[in-house]
Amino acid sequence: MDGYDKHAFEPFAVTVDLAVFTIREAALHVLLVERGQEPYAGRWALPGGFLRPDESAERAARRELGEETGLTDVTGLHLEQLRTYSEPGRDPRMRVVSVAFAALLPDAPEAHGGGDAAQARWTPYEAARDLAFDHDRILADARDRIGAKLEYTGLATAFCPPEFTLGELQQVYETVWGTALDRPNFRRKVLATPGFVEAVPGAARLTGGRGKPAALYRAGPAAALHPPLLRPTTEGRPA
Amino acid sequence: MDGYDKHAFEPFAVTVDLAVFTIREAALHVLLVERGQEPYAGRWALPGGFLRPDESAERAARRELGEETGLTDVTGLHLEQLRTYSEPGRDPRMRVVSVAFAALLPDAPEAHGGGDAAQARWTPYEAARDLAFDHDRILADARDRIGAKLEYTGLATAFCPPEFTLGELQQVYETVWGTALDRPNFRRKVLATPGFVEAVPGAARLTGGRGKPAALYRAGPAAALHPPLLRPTTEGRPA
DNA sequence: CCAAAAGTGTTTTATGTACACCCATGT
DNA sequence: ACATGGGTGTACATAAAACACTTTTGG
Repeated sequence: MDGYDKHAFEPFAVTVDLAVFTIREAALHVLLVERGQEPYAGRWALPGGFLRPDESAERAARRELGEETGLTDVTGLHLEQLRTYSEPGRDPRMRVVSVAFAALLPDAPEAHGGGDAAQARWTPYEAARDLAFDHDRILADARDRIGAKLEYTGLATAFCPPEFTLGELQQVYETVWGTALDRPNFRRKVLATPGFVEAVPGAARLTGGRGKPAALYRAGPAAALHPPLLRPTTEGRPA
Repeated sequence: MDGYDKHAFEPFAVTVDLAVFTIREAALHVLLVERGQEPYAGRWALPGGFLRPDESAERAARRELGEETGLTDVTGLHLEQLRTYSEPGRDPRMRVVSVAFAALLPDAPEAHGGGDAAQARWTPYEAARDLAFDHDRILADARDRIGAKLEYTGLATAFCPPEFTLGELQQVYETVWGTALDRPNFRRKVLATPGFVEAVPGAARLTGGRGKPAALYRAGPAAALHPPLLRPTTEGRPA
């Protein structure tokens, strides 16, 4: 305890990093920016940046997203904290503690560079490799979290527009989990889970130009799904 | 973007806060410290403190726990990040960003004050009110998270000693969820979930001085439970 | 012999799975 | 007419809930 003075705290830089996901052409995509400055200039990275003195991490996350990728006031942006990365040495310049967020977007508005970012681009998740800093790990953590949260929360609706068909919702699950689901059973499970979705009376929409128009639904009020929508393959799922 | 220089970052103080839970006399208890200094001198609070320049938040959490409550090198301490609280104004002195942790302990070793803490005490969860800073909210968030994670992870074993009986494990669920569970069915579910617990061959222990000695189990390797152990009351569970 | 705690078995009910089938629309 | 996607019905298998019952210990 040797005379450590609790008021002589050390200053840290605090940043936010965002793993922003969307679904495009039935594939999970993540939003990356090309860094304009050192360190890691020219490398791809998650969007993010320094916290300003009078804003919360959540506000900083939305601001940086707008500045670096042009995605401002995105309707239906779901933003949630992932965790905070604080290992010494994760930024070569100085001591940086980063609050990481996972974000989900309905459809994929085009992104363009700005601020510290030379350019911004939607990238298929599998192609997002060798990112700057420890962003490979943050991205992998975010992806795991999303997959798991589809099971027991209504998170999947955050990938859908405000009004969506059950077919679109099912595609979200199939894309993120990488498994096919039985359509009749999926439909029943979703409708049997109170608060997951609510019907938009009388509304319908054609999906692929062909076929019967599908009824439309909105995201319901439930945060947690009871019962949950479990992944198939009860035995030995991927760690 | 008015000439904002990304290198002119503002310094923040970074702290950790810990919501440490254990089960005593079939009731959930949380570890509180009485603050020795301003602000909030004399008020009860979660243990925690400032991050040092060269340690991660996880290391700081363990260090502060030892300094403030005397709990050092606790075997079986489960420590996991809850989230980071970064709203401006949450500390009256200065801009403080706090990484909050939820921690679980098997049995309850006695705690004593130290460092900045005048005293430390295990408190029944219901009696932990009017804490310093925003610790009421952090504590409530941690409690919610623990309850939810019992369903789909093997977290409950972190409340048990290294070797435990299924009766003890069941008590954990009953205490945290506040519901009674059917013993035969609980037993079957736990044993049917691969990787949740593993039998200690030949070992047995008497539980209440009377009755048949119970077989002993260890925590298994599974992080996530499949299938999960869902709370009763399929309909309308507490938000 | 009784009380207390662990462990097993069984019946009933609910839930999940697989798949057949009908409906509405565009080409 | 037929391809395409939406929606319903149903039989079967599986799992969960409720509860009776046996086992092993201490008093």
